[in-house]
Amino acid sequence: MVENEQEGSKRRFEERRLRRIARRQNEILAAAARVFADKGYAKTTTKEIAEAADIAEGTLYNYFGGKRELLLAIAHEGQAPIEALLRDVNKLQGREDMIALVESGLDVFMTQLPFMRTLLLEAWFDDVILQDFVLDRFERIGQLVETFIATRVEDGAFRPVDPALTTRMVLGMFMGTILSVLRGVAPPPSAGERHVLAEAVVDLLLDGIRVREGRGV
Amino acid sequence: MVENEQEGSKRRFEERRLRRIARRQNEILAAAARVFADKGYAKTTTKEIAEAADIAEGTLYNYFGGKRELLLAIAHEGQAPIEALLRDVNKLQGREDMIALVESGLDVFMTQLPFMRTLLLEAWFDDVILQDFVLDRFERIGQLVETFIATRVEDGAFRPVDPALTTRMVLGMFMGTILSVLRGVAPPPSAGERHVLAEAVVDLLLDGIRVREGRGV
Amino acid sequence: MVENEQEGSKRRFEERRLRRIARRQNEILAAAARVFADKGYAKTTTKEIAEAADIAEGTLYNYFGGKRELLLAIAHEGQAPIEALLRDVNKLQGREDMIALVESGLDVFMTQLPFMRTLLLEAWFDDVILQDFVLDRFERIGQLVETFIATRVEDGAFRPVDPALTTRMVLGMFMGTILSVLRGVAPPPSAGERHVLAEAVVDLLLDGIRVREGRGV
Amino acid sequence: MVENEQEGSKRRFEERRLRRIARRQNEILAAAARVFADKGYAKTTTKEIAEAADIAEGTLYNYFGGKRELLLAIAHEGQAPIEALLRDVNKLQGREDMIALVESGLDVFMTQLPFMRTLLLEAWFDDVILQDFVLDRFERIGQLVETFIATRVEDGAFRPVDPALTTRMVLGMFMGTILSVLRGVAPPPSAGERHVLAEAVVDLLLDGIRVREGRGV
DNA sequence: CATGAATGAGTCTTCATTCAT
DNA sequence: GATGAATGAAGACTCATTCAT
Repeated sequence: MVENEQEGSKRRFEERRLRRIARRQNEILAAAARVFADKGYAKTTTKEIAEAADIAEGTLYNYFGGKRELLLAIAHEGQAPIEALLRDVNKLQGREDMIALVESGLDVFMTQLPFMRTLLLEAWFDDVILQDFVLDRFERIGQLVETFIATRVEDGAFRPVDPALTTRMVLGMFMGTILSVLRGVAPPPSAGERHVLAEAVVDLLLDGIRVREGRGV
Repeated sequence: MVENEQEGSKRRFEERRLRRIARRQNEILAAAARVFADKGYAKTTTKEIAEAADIAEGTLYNYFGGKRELLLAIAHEGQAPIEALLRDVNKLQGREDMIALVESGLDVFMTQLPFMRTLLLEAWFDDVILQDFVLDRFERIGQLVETFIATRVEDGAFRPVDPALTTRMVLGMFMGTILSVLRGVAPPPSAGERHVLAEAVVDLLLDGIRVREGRGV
Repeated sequence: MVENEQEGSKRRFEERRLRRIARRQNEILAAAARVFADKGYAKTTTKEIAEAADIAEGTLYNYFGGKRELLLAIAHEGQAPIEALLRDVNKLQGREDMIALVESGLDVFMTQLPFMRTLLLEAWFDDVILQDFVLDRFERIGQLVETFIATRVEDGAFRPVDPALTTRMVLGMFMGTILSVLRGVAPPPSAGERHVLAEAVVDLLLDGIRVREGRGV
Repeated sequence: MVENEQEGSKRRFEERRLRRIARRQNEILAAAARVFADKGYAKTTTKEIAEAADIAEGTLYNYFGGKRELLLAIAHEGQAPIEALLRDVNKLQGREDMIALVESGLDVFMTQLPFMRTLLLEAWFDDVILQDFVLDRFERIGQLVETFIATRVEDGAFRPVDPALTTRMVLGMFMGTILSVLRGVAPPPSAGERHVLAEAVVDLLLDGIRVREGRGV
């Protein structure tokens, strides 16, 4: 009994300890993501990260192997929501599905802003991050969009556009809607605004902006 | 007379000197832009710049005040072609004009690749560069596009889209077409390819990708 | 009575506590000596010592004041066997005594290998350790050997060598036989091998290696 | 002509520059050897080395890749005189040759004291240095001595000792004569004293200290 | 003017020691 | 007493900038 009780106490203690460690790791990660997003990896010092996380510089190294490992952990962290996104893309069929997908994409970016900023930014310099964390995931999104477009082109539902190029332009449109937010010069859009943005992207993609005779509108 | 001749000689000497200085400055600037574009400002050392420009490290400081001043000079340099571009945008009327504008934009980016990479990249971090060298110019382009769209919307030629948002998406589409080139993972498009890209952007903007046979959707 | 019994119980408890502390101290000391002997004092971390002793890092500080105090304690520990050795040197008379002494010396080094390695090694850097723990003891051995030699020289049993210098050479010969073991590039000699080594040292000391057949040279 | 003169001037300048660099490197190396010899590699800071060489810390890195490279350069430097020594050992025949060899060895150690201290000391910890800089060289000396002894044993000139073990003891004797100098607790012996030491080593090796009947003396 | 060696402030990282639990 | 997370001083090394030649 006493043994069991001691064991149980030990286990509870251990669990609490692990939770504390995980919590602290996440705090540090979030702080680092904020600073990286602000100044870029190279210009960020470990001192600044420590200050942002309100810990001593040395404490960083109890939780992460170093500055670069921190970056990789952030890149890793930024992937989970993208993965979640990918699971929904299969059922891409009509305009509503497309809007929903774009809206989900915007949600991901907005809720994970510093992580996404850091991820995309450092992918610009760092080939490892570009390959392992960005291309691997974003290309899967691109692939889905591309397949979707190609299929509809064959159906005759879409004009005979180049699917790969069009995909790049769609992703560009998407980025265009949130670039200033990512850059930090505009406030994040509300949920309602995100829906409007998503509709604008999809409608521009589907119909362009020109009024054509046959339709009148 | 003798005085004059001496004066003339002195002046010619001085002119040659100034030309030599200007030439050398441009060499250094081009070298610096290449290296910055490759590795980013923060990760680039003055040693690397000096090597790329084939001069001694100390010589840099005879032509520029320091590393940051080099960056600002590059940002400044990247503006001239954009200015040239802006002078043509007035006559933006139909599809052909738009294609020509996009194509000119692509030309600028391709011929000034390192400068543009550096400019856009550091604008991402540096508020001074963002404001003075990017927003000031790009927003003028954006403004022109926006005005153009707003006018056509009033004409009834375009659907009643949000001009500002649409402009951001158009710029995004534009960036989407050349992002992988800017990132250095794709080769620059040839002149012919640039024309195709420009057509694709404009057509997507005007008509979207959906086939409409008189019956609307 | 009850008081006494309580007192006795308290005393027994206290004794057990002290024994436990002493035991733990020795465990830690042995662990530290192993690590110091391996990597040297400066390159050894308290974390490594704690791991070698299978305790937490903080626990070290319940038993020792710090890393340096650990080193001094090891140096102190390494002295007891040398002291024991010294008690036997009085009766140094003939070849057999000398062999026994050398053999005892080898035994001490082999059984206390990590302590000896650490002691000698750090004495090389640390003047305090050199003076208090090495010179004080080794010089007493040296003194005994020196006196022995000087006496025999006076007797006419030994050639008129310089006793001090010869002593240093004898100690050098001794070290020469076990240097590679101390360095860790050779396995420790067995008891039998130690006897052979001791004989070799003493015979070399007494007779050299040259064969002399009555005719000198 | 002018070309030639300019060329010549350039070459002379270049030569002077190279000499200046070489001189500075040697100064730094000597300073580093002094500090390493004093405190050991691990306890020495680059700041201390810089101070000992009377330069700024950063200047070190203009001449050497880092702290460890400094150590390796010292180890390398310590080899040339040993190599020189090895060239003389071939002609090892009688007592005089042996004395000369030992004396040369002492000379090497004394003139290169800090280098030798550092070399031997760090070989104690560092397997690379032990192998590449100490064993490689010292073992060649040992080999020569061992072969010499083995040959003489076969001749019947020496007693049937174990050549390898005896060699280790001889090297130990040699070290014993200079250990306190290496350790820095005794002043270096004069040339005359070195000769006496060498004689003592060789005589002890050859004849030991015991007076034997057959000889008288 | 060109050069490149010298500089030292600043960076990342380690580790002995402390202390709350 | 035991633990191990937190600390921050100190170390190796980098690099923008200066300046004597």
